[in-house]
Amino acid sequence: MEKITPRLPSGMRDFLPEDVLRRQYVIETVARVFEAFGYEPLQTPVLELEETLLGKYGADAEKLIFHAQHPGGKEKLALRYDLTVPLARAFALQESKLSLPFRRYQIAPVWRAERPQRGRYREFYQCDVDCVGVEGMEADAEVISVAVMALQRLGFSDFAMKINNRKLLTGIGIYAGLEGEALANLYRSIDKLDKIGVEGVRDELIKGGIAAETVARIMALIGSGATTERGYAVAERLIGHLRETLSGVPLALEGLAELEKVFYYLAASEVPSALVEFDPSMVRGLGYYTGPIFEAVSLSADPEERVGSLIGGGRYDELIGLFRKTPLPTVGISLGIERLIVLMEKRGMYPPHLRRTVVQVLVTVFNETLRPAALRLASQLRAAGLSVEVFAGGAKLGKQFAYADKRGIPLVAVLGEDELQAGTVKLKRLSDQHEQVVSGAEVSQIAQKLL
RNA sequence: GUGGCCGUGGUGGAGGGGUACCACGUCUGGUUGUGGCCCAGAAGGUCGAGGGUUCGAAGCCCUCCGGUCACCCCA
Repeated sequence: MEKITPRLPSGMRDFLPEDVLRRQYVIETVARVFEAFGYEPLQTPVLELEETLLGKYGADAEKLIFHAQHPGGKEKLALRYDLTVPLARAFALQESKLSLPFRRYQIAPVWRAERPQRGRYREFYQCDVDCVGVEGMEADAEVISVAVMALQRLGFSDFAMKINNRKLLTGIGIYAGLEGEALANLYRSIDKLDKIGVEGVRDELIKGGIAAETVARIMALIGSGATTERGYAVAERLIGHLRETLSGVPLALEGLAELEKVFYYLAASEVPSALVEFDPSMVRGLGYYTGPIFEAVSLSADPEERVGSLIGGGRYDELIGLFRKTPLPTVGISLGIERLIVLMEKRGMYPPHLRRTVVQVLVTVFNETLRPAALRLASQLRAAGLSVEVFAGGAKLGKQFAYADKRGIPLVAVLGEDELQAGTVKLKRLSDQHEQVVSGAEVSQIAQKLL
């Protein structure tokens, strides 16, 4: 066989043991928060039928779906693009076994054929929490609270949870006399506000063929959101202001009333005022959102910490209706775990007790004659619940210590002729060179204590 | 999909036409009952791939591949 140079598919990664341990820490931390709010774990296949995925995300997003055909395959298959559409499909299919409201979380990889960038991959994990079957805004506020708490538990405090409403955006379009394609273009331009500024958006809208006067009216509404002022008081003021201006547009008023409730519940849930922001210019690309939409961004000024949005979500009351007779109100939110990990790596946000290896004790092998004794000691330690490695191969003690050090194994057990004679084991903690001789009977207990 | 920048031992970098270099890592020894530090030595490269220019190319030119950043979009 000809040799091939090992390569990864573009935008995909191997995770080495050390990486996996850190990722597991992040995943377990957020999963614990999800469960604290009563969300249940759900798993679905990585492949879905094409018909399940197509037509849900919008034309731009659909181009990024990976198709997964095999030669002669009868079913048209594709890799899941997110966890939301699979939830809708799974819920509709399994609802006889479920009860409403159905709160579920899912932490699993999804695939998008995008151009990779920092914090952006073609295979990446999403952490979704969704609440099926609750019409009221308490559900929207709940998923936001869950996401905010998850970020806080990981140690983040410098982010803004931006909140807006699709109904309000559409209402602004109606107010400006736009619909269809023109409306979609309006959203796209508005979404760039924080990037290209008020003037940039104004120019782009005018270039897009919208009358200068109409553009001015739109900018008067959303331009006020260009400021990054956060907090409940600001949101309340802004809602009041928009309510007056848009008094003739029922859809916009409906959206504003929903937002008012969301902020009301969020405040009661003690989500800090400094973290929430009503941003009428925040849009989000996915096609299925129908009501409130959310997006959290890092407030870091460091350009190396610009990793896009950390959290995204919203209400999608029509999506499940595509898979059953009648629609079911649903709202959900997704944590960008990959981006959180990029920031945590950079800032060293992992707790000090996180180890680089699962191995807790290395049992050294003095020589081949003493290997059976080493194996017996390892079994004894394992029976006490420890993760134990017995040194493989023959090497001088010094090499075995160097190996433990390099691997990050915290504890080394030495069992030589002297110890065997005396019925003892010598334990050494590498971090501080603490060494003690213990009897065979108490070795497991002392080892636990030394970790 | 479009554009900018970059591909040199395992990793990170220097070298911009004349014998491929440095640091870290790896291995051996100093030190056959103890890791990190120090010292001595060793292994490891068709300079991303192919073509061209040249007496001579890692270097210059072209094409392709890969990475990265920006746009687009997004977790």
